Amino acid sequence: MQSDQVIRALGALAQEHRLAAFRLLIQAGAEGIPAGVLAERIGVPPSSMSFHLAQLANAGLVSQRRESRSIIYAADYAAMGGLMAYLTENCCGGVPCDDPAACIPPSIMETAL
Amino acid sequence: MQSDQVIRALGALAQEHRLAAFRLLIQAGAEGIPAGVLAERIGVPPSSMSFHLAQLANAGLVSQRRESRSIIYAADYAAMGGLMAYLTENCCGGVPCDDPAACIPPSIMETAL
DNA sequence: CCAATAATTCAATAAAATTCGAAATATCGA
DNA sequence: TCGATATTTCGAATTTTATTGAATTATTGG
Repeated sequence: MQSDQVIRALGALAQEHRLAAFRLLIQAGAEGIPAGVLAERIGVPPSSMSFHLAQLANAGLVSQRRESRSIIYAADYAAMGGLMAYLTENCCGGVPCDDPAACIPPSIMETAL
Repeated sequence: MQSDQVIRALGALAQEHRLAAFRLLIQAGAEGIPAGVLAERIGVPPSSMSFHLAQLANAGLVSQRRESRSIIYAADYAAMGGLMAYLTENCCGGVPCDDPAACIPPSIMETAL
């Protein structure tokens, strides 16, 4: 994952309605949720929801599939994992570490999680 | 960590120069880096760097301390951990899980990390 | 105190993101 | 094919962000 795409992903998540939508999708799993249902649950008009979903899709954070008249969105867990990996990469001075909990000072980590 | 602060943190990181600065600080550790050095390394004028550092500080992602004439910035690992925790929270349908690798479908996780 | 250094704040501008009604597109059921 | 449903695209107004030179604040050494 390159910084360019990371910035788009972070930017996509850095918005109230999109963060809400993404979290609903994370919880919904592979089944996904139709655009209209997301709009209703979040409380924004369909055209606004469509705009936000396009941002998430462009960032690669969600996938979309048509099912009859509905377009169903689902979270892309791989992209999510990639984003997290990028953010913790080099978290202890350039030395790669698989376990952020061990990399980030434990005493500080306790209060964080 | 509440969604409001999460959005500010994500927004703070969703910008080329700020992401670059934060990564330098993550690698620098507790020692930190003076504002002027960051500006020079990233290639932006001091006033621009100051603006961006203020965003990061406002989001709680960095701390600042004065040392003689310099103001030295350092990454806040706790905030970083909190952000990651929020993003993976509920990642498998509302059931809390400490290990995102086990929560996010392993087969998908492989291609991501 | 004064000149030099380090950063920030201010202000004005430029660029990007958000909002949402109205119009357009796609799909289904009868 | 027609009408209803589900979404997206378009367009235009609004709001938020980003950029930087110039002025301001803080600190040090002489």
